[in-house]
Amino acid sequence: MHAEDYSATLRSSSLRVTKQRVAVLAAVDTHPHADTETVIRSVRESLPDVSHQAVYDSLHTLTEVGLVRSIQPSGSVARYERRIGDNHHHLVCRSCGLIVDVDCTVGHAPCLSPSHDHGFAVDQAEVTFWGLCPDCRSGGSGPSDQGEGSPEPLSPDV
Amino acid sequence: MHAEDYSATLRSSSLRVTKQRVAVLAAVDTHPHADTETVIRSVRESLPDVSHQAVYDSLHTLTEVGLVRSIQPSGSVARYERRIGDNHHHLVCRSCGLIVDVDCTVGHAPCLSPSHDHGFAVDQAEVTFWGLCPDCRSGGSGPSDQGEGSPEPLSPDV
DNA sequence: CCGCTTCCTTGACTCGTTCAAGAAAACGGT
DNA sequence: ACCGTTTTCTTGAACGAGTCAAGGAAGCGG
Repeated sequence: MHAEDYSATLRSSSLRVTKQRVAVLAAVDTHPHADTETVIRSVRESLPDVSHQAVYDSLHTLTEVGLVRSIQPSGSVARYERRIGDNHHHLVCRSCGLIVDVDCTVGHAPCLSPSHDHGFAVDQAEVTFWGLCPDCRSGGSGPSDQGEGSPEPLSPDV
Repeated sequence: MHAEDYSATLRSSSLRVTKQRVAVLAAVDTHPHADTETVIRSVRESLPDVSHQAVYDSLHTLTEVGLVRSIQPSGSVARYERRIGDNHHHLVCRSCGLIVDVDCTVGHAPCLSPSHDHGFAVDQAEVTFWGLCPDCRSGGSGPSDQGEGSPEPLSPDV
């Protein structure tokens, strides 16, 4: 996706187009499940002087209009992704924090409506699968903080 | 549940029985989905001088041995509950933060295994339903921070 | 009742995130 | 092309949940 596309995307959500927002959108696009710090680093590769606040503001705004989605598994900081509206879920490694997407093949019924909604108007079901990623399972080399894992192991309270 | 029962529960998990731990266990038992601050307040009703650290330590220990479970919906602080091992899930109000339990009637299949596990050893599926609670739906009186809702509305990034 | 081990108290501290005020940039209209 | 209004960005301070560390206190097996 090119800068013009990001601009168009922003405009189509009635947002002012600023280089900061374009860069943040690009960063989230190219770094799925990145946390804010990663986004900041990525944005600063093209815009060395952006403030962290601009990134926080942009992420919030983009999240508000639905251009990005934020997820926050227990014990993790906020992470952002651009895959939206397809009801996919996440697989999180308890050891290294790696997050991968999983499609919701069961589709509608079970994943989208609780057995009893207690009168709530439910608009979303979020599923998080916890476990150990292949690298951490084999354990040979211990937790292998690769990919988009968090710096420290999560301790998501089994 | 009485103090003796909590003691027995602790002992059966090979934990030393201290009044702090008994009080924390009791607090979580009587305040489902309470956050740490609420637990601290509750514990201090019977033990006015407990340190917050003792509560944090106890909650961690109890979570580790599986006597309590911690949940942390996006935008919320950690919350604790004693219903464990029954694979129930949560319904969270986006407006007031109210959390209620929902049973997982669909049981096994869809909620417990992702369509493709990417090589992960999955041990838990956590489902969070997002929506508006009855009170916040009617909106008549605005967000009604009753029950165990969080002090401030969550903004869990739709 | 003793001694070892674990736990609690105290207090400082980290880190992700937010708040606030003023400067800068976007953009619709002239 | 420029202006003015509105939104957004920069700067820097602040907040709060949670953690770290050292020493004293309590649990519990012998």
